Amino acid sequence: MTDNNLGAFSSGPRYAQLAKTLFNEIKSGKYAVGELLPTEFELCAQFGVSRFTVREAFKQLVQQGLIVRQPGVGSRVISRESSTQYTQTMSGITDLRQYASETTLDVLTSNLVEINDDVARMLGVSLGETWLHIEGIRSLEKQTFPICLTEVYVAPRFRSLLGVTGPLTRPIYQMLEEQFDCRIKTVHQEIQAVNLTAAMSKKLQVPARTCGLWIARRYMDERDDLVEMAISIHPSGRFSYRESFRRDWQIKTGK
Amino acid sequence: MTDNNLGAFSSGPRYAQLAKTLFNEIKSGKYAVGELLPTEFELCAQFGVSRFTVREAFKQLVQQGLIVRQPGVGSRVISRESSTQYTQTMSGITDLRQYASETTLDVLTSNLVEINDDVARMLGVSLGETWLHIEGIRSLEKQTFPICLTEVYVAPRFRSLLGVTGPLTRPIYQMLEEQFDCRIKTVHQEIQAVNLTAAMSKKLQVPARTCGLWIARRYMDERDDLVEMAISIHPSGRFSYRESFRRDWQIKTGK
DNA sequence: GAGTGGTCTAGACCACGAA
DNA sequence: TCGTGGTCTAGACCACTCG
Repeated sequence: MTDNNLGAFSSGPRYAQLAKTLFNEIKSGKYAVGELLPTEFELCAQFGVSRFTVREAFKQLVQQGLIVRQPGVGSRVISRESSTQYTQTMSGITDLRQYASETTLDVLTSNLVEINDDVARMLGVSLGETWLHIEGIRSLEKQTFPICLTEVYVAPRFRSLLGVTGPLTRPIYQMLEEQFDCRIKTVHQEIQAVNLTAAMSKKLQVPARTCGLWIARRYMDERDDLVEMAISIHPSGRFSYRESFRRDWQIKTGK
Repeated sequence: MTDNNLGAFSSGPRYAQLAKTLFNEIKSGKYAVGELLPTEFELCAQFGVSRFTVREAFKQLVQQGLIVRQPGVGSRVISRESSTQYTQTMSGITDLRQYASETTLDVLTSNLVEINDDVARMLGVSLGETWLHIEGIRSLEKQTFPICLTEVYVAPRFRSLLGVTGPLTRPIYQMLEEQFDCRIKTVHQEIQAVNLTAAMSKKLQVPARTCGLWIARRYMDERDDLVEMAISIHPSGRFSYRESFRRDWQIKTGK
């Protein structure tokens, strides 16, 4: 069956045409947010294509953050608009790491703390929980200048984490994954520009009143529970954050 | 053929096991950077799996930036290490846009300029080229405070771009794609913290000596040629940059 | 012309969720 | 128990690259 409802109106692979069709239908509200799309088999029948084609189309919708898929349930619409034009991060990395493969984190303090008001709000957890709190300075191997000040909060269920003393060469989330068989699934990142305090400037060995990048990362597991939060402060000039995005689908609404 | 060389050593889907195997072989240097991996059919035979399984495994390697694939050529190793632990940006968006669907760019100046030394270095192009240069202020619809100062350079072949006057509600790269049938494939982004100059502070209506986020984006087409470069300066406090990453493969080297 | 990856079909079995 | 999406097979045709 080479003829179907898609070929007449578009060009490109059939799964892309199908993805575009579904994209437009979601956008138009034919399938409301929270609803289930037709099943794979239903779409196979509706459009006269194989399951492969339907699944490839669904993959594009998932990548755009329009739907989520659950085995045994179906494909649920979670948004009417694609969250971003570009997906597929190729590299989200500091330019420092591009040239120096290794950095080390010198742990200054590491102890259990009861979460106070400010921190509770920042972490989005209840007051009174006891988290593992780690402070340190990260630097390049063969360089005396520090790259950043780091502050890490580890969730109570993982606070017995071992080995957080001295210079660390592996990220803390990796140690968590190994020791507790927990799997980081998602990372939320926020970046701001901040003025360095006098204390920070001194520790980072930069002149007073310079500014810096404030980068907060929230590491979430499969159930979207916060596992770790890390806050880094990088002095300006000595550091810039680089990343690349690739566009890997081609839904052109116009034209 | 349910038995193959993969099942005995790992768990999970076969394509993930195969991906891990190839991942380790690339890391170990069995396939050097620049070399071609075995073809899909060869791997089908070697591991006793179908082409589907091999292709799914290859997809994971592509996502990690380890290989590139070319029809008619093969799968070439481009790196021995995965460029980042996480791919699949879910959203790379400012928190402002999350709540306000639209921002507008008020164009202040728009004219052709001959590239001088500094700019040439920044753009990575030769001196003397004539680019379209646009300056503007971006702000939210129902808010008087500007979000950022923006400076855009458009490549000579697109400098006849129309409609860059007055308030713009669509991104410039989108206008380029429409008017010139050019397709943006990749975006490289760099973020720094900077001190705002007095002029900037005034235009952004913030106190002097505050700091800001400096965000530069390079838009590249399919041939990796620079199409547009945009530089934005966002005042601190009024703006933070947020994004999320999802991990969608599970190559655990240890264990 | 031979071989590559990209697309596509028509089947199949499985684990899991919901009724 | 039944239907879902996840995995997998064994074919097929195509456009493209390269010798």
